[in-house]
Amino acid sequence: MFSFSEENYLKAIFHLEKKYQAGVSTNALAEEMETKASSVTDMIKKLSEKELVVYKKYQGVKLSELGKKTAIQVVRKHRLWEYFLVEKLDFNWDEVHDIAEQLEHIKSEKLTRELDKFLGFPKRDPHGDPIPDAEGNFSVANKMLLAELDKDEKGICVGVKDSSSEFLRFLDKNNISLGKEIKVLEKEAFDGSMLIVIEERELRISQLISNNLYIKTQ
Amino acid sequence: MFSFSEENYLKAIFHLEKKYQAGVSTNALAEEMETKASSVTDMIKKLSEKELVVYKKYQGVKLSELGKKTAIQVVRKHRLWEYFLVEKLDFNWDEVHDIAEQLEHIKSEKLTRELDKFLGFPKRDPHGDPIPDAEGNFSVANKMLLAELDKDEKGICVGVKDSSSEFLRFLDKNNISLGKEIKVLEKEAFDGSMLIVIEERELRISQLISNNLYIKTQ
DNA sequence: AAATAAATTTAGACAAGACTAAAAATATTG
DNA sequence: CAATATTTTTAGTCTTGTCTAAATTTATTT
Repeated sequence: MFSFSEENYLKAIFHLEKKYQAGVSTNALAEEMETKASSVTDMIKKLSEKELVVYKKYQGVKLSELGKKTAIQVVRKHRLWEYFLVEKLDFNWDEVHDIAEQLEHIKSEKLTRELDKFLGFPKRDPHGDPIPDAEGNFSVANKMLLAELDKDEKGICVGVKDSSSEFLRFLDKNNISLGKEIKVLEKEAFDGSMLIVIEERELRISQLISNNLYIKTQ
Repeated sequence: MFSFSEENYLKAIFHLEKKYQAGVSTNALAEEMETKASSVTDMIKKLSEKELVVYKKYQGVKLSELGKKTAIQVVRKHRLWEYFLVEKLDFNWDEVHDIAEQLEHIKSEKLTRELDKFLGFPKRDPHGDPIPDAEGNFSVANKMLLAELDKDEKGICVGVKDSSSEFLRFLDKNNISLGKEIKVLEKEAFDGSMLIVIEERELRISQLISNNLYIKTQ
């Protein structure tokens, strides 16, 4: 169907879209793919002709429905193989990425389905990332700490780690509650504090706060 | 290390060497690879520069020690994956070839070793073909019926299927016994009879005979 | 708003692996 | 053993995915 290279670009765009909702820039994609911007432009044109992405010159790129579907299938295979390597072949979770990068391109729907069944339909890979089902649905959220988000990423508040009344009162005072969307505007490397936006209001929070707030992405 | 295409050529030469001990011809390789003779010449030159094969213009090609070692590792991976697909993922033995053609190129020694261990170090794949160990040794012979050999292939007589005294007397009379090398000179499509050579003597045998003689190859 | 800087695209080139058509070498046959 | 047939190689082209260098567009400053 699609080449290894095309699949890798789609996967990279899929991951970068979390950070760049307005469209993934050529340079961001070049950095992610460890290649040159000119190569990215060439490839984007091919993907655009195949209607896998929506692209306007100088405006960045977004996945089409077909592109997203394809990217999710690659992610699904990657994570299933990682699970297989760790659970069945005794690999450590930090050894499996490069091998899964190869295995994710094996073309056989039946193989993916049967592997999924053999593994017992796991919901998360060894790194805790969610594994989409055969239809491409993520049945579990990509739950993580707010502190793990990078600049320009966003998520929905789904829980707290520290449930002390002091912490909850702090959240209440600052109008942070479950279900609200939080976007990271800035992240201070020095002290781990971040500038976030919640309900159109900007707010600076310390790392202690962001380390105790669960958010889900995707 | 080597590209998919290079590995596929090495594997094809490895299989054809059983039939063409004097050197695999460009045309034979072109047919096996389902490509054109000119493409084969191009690739052979590349393999020759990398010292994977020994090649003299117009003289056919043979694997070098390195080429053979590499080819056997590809065969090993192919057969281990076939075993995995049938034994663990409930594939039928006739569905696995195309998928194994992809999986055999995954690069990771550790993966191959761990897969072998996970499968219990199988000695034969679902088609009965022997699986070499990590050092490239075939611990079991490629036992098959003489009738399954093609023109110009050879093997060593290792057993009989029909052990009636009539059959054994026939073998005795024609000086066919365990340990002797048999080479197929001709195969008659019409009645399945074949012209073989054993100890420098030529002999025509019916399909009934060749169907009851086990030989091992490799 | 003009000038500079940064990001992006274009143009032209290259390597891998394949192809077609033509030339050269080897085999076969009368 | 010369003539024909077959096999193999060469020469030139194509596609994919990459690159560098130059040109163009967009963004940022003064």
